[in-house]
Amino acid sequence: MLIATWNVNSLRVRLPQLSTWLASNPVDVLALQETKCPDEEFPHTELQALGYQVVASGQKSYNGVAILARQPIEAVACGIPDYLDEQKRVLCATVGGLRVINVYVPNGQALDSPKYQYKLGWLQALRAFVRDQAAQHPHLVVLGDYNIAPEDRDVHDPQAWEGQVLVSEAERLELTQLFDLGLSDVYRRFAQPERSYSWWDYRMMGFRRNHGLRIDLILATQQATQLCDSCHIDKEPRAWERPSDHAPVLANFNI
DNA sequence: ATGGCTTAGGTGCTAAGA
Repeated sequence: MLIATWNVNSLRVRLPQLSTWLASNPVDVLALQETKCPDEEFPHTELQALGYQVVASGQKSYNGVAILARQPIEAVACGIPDYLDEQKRVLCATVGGLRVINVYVPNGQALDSPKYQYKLGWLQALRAFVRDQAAQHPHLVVLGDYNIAPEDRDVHDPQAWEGQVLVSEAERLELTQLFDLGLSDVYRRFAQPERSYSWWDYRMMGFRRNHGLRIDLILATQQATQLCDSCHIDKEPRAWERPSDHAPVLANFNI
């Protein structure tokens, strides 16, 4: 089962690119972030025409997550239980025996911003939820836009980014604590090109100069990781006309 | 140099992203 995650930065703007990408990458499951689309305006018909079942949790202007799948989508749940959050950032479903948690982690804006404290608290709540889900579903993946570069090798210029949001110590510690639940970053289980990133700034020719960060991750439980035989970032759509600033990340699980 | 683009909302600009 080939699964992927992609922050599309507005689903309605990116529908043509998504359609083109799915035509040559007919993944079984696709987790989308930043749909920026209320549920009542979600383009169900267009995505069904591409051969996918769809579930979505969205809102106007910001955030929003969705899961597309070729097989039936079961046991759908929105948000983190017992964590009140107006922002639509989490969507769970089971597809073909694989439990999927699609996450759009808060950006945090800056270390002295209240949004950074929200990010850290949100990650703590996510961790408790993932611990619970992993206990119930040995075959679990937690994938999406983490807005955290796990290590310095995931940052084009670690010196320039040192101490900034997306790489700061406290948020990396939160990510480490997710790994400590038994999850692994499946991208790093395989040989990868040097300077691999999943996001590049729209400004200053960030993509052309490969000034990027690897912040879109596929995490898997130990049992799911054992079934994973490949993972890569598809940079191609980042070079298309009117691209998302993120590239899709794909992984195959033999389930 | 904290900018540089891109999106949404709304119609001239601001907020937000990463």
